Amino acid sequence: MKRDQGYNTKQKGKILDFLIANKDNHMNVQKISAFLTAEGTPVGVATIYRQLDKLVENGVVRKYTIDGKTGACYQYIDENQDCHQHFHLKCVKCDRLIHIDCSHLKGIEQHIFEHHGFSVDSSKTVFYGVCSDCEGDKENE
Amino acid sequence: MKRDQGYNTKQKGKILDFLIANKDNHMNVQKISAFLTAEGTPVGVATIYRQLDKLVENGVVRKYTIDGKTGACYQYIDENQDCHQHFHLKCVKCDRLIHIDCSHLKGIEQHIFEHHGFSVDSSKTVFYGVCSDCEGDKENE
DNA sequence: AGCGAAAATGAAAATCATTTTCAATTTTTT
DNA sequence: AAAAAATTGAAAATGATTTTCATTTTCGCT
Repeated sequence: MKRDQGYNTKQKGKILDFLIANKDNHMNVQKISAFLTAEGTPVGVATIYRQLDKLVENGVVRKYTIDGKTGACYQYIDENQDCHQHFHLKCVKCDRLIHIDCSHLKGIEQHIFEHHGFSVDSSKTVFYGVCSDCEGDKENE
Repeated sequence: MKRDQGYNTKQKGKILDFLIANKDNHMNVQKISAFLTAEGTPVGVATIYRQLDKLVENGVVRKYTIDGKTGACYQYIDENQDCHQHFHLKCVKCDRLIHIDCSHLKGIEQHIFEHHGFSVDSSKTVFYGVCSDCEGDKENE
């Protein structure tokens, strides 16, 4: 007997290829459909939806909706994407720049991308506030 | 001359009253419609959508979608409960400043304070990146 | 109170995204 | 090659939201 992992079809391959090629952008059914049609290998939308559902179920692709906007987006999950994104904290009192590399903050970036449709560039982003050394320091206020 | 702030109508009042009365729950158009109909003061769905849009635009109500589920939800923004910490996203392509008020992001300050000993001032902090409208847009690069 | 412009309303049609139906086709196993 | 299982696509169905448009309401002004 065999596990029903699904059959391999050209359509399935094309859809995944497209998502991989565009793993840095929001992709939706309409973009996939338009691309495949332009390629000369059109795939019915019903099939695209069905295959995307499977890819999501198998953990190959992430599905999400951008706040306010209509229509779901899909993104290939790149396992070995080097998340060397780190954030900066700038103390407004001592002007020190602190670098932090934290998994929790990476999740924030992901969240903002998935729910607000915004790709944060962590290298340009700075959190302003007061560092622990200056905390409670009345002199520099 | 006059400001076009919009007119006050019974429908607008009823919709907001309902949202305020249910500020702790997810409300959607269908629930609002059902309630108003049951009340004996039915309001057309088109009107409900239009008024909700305005309430959202005026910052009185928050619109959101629950992951996966279809149909938008609306919630009255209770100033007294909401620590009104909201973050800013600045698109480096179109220069648009986007305000986001998101429960998920409220944990950021807390996390950075607890794990990195830094008190973030969200009013001074801006996330830089690319908004969904500009993403994939080659022209402004 | 009454006029007129601006705005709002509601019912129905239109639009989108997504799902379902179902007969035909493709893939995999035997 | 044949049978079994899964996939496909076109079209219809569904659901949420938006638009259209003729009618009504609101508001500022006399």
